[in-house]
Amino acid sequence: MKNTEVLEERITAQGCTEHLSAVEDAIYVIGGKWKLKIIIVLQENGNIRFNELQRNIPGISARVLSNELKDLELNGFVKRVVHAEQTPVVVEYISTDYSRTLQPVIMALSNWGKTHKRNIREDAF
Amino acid sequence: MKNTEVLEERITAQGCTEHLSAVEDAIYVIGGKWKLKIIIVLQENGNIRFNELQRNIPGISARVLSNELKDLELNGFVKRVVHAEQTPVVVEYISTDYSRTLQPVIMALSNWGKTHKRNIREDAF
DNA sequence: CAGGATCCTGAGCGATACTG
DNA sequence: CAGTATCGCTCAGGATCCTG
Repeated sequence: MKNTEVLEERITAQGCTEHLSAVEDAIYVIGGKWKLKIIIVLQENGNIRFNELQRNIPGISARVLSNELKDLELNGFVKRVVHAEQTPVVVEYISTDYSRTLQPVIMALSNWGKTHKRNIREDAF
Repeated sequence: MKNTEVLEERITAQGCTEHLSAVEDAIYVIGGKWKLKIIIVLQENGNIRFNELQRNIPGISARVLSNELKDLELNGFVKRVVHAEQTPVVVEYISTDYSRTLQPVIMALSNWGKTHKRNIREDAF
């Protein structure tokens, strides 16, 4: 118990830092206001087109949606499918298998968000 | 908003909106660059003082830490304890029971972040 | 329809200095 | 030690218009 401060820090930070950096990495990729929402909508609807996607995510602008989709595609969460045989060209977005690895995260957040809202309404702490 | 929009949203978004808004609520409270990190450090160390807390969260400034702590306290995640009997005054922060309800979220994020980093290193998609 | 191009604002954040 | 006060910036995100 009477170890030096240096040792204490190293010990407590060790278990911590791991968690800390892992969560940091996760937030870096799926953080932000829209990423997870887009992924959710993409997962619940199979194929979905740009404008319908936008309609399903209240408040997002075309510009932002476009940028986020590029980002998500780069990171392997979304697949962009172009049907060139039609005119005007039809573009569809689908979620990848990899995006499905996020399901535990989404569920945890969703559950927590739900009970949190309930708590807020009851207590007004 | 137009009537058509409202109706469309209600139909397509039905299953989705629930998840969507719950996740949105969660992100609203614990989103941002620092909140979860602070909560993690607070949970791993029992009582912790301001400067030590800052040292445990690489990169955070005093100003930001101070603001975030106020916010977290308002939302019931952190308890601020002042030991007035000493001079200079000692202030300690501890995580609340309520902050422990976030553990599933933290674990999910941490796990995902860990495997994601591994994937990144292997594939370079 | 599926975005791109521009312009713009503001929240969030960082750095530094200062105080009881 | 435990913050506050200022200042200033970056950049995610908003608004609007445009196009193949």
